[in-house]
Amino acid sequence: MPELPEIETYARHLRPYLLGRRVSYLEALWPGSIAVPDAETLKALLTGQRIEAISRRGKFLSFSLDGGVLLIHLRMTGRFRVEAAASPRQPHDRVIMGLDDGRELRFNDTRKFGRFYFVPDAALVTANLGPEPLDETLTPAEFRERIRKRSGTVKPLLMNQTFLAGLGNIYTDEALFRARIHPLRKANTLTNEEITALFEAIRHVLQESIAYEGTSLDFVYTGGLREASAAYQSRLQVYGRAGEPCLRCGHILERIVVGGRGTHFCPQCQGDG
DNA sequence: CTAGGTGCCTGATTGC
DNA sequence: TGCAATCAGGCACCTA
Repeated sequence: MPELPEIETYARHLRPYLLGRRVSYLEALWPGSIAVPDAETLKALLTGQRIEAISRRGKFLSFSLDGGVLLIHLRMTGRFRVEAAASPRQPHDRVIMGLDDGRELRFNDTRKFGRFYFVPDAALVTANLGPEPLDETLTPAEFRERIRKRSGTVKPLLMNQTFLAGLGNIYTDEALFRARIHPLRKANTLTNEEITALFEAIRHVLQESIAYEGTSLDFVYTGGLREASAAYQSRLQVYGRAGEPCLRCGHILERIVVGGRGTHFCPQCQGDG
């Protein structure tokens, strides 16, 4: 599923196609993908607008336009392609954004969970998000204080976007493994050393995945320029590897359910919950 | 604050 | 073999 590294990869790969382009039309093949405002209003508002900047906040991709900000959340299965307008569309294409160079940005989303938000100010959508894990202004000391105030289970806490923005199921499991912390541990029982290791692990897995252009195997086809490689798939240590040997100690990895999410870990390396 | 449930969706997996 | 029931999961929203 798309998490922080995948969205960051999209931002980097889409900039060469979209910066400076004007939106010539919008088609909402599945109007439910448009959260704010309604699809018809969005068509009228976006048409003719110039894309001035592309950025990321948590798992939101953000397009800065003349008259507002278009924020898109991919949820489970959202993907983007940039293709010639004349090329055939694909099953599950939900929103088509026509560009003034004869191409289209195509949002494809099998499960229809992804959402578009067009607002005057990005904060109207992102105000409740926690800090960016890769932002240098988030210090290890601040992260330690934030986590020590929490009594809940550490894995759901890390996935809570108001606590920290950008982690999903994959990178949470990977970070906990790297930090050797059991996913069922209570946040306020972690030692300073464990919290420091966790903070380092979160940054490491996110930065490494960005360098490898994400994990999802088939999430971006920006036809024309080089496609994103999604090579982090081959770097996963625990996610999706239940039943296979731990790459660190050889113990068989396990899968349990934590906070309703499939959770992969090494019972040897990551001790007791 | 924390935990648990429901709904949104459809392709893959499981069960008989 | 074939089809129905179940599962997966990010997030909003609700209840306790």
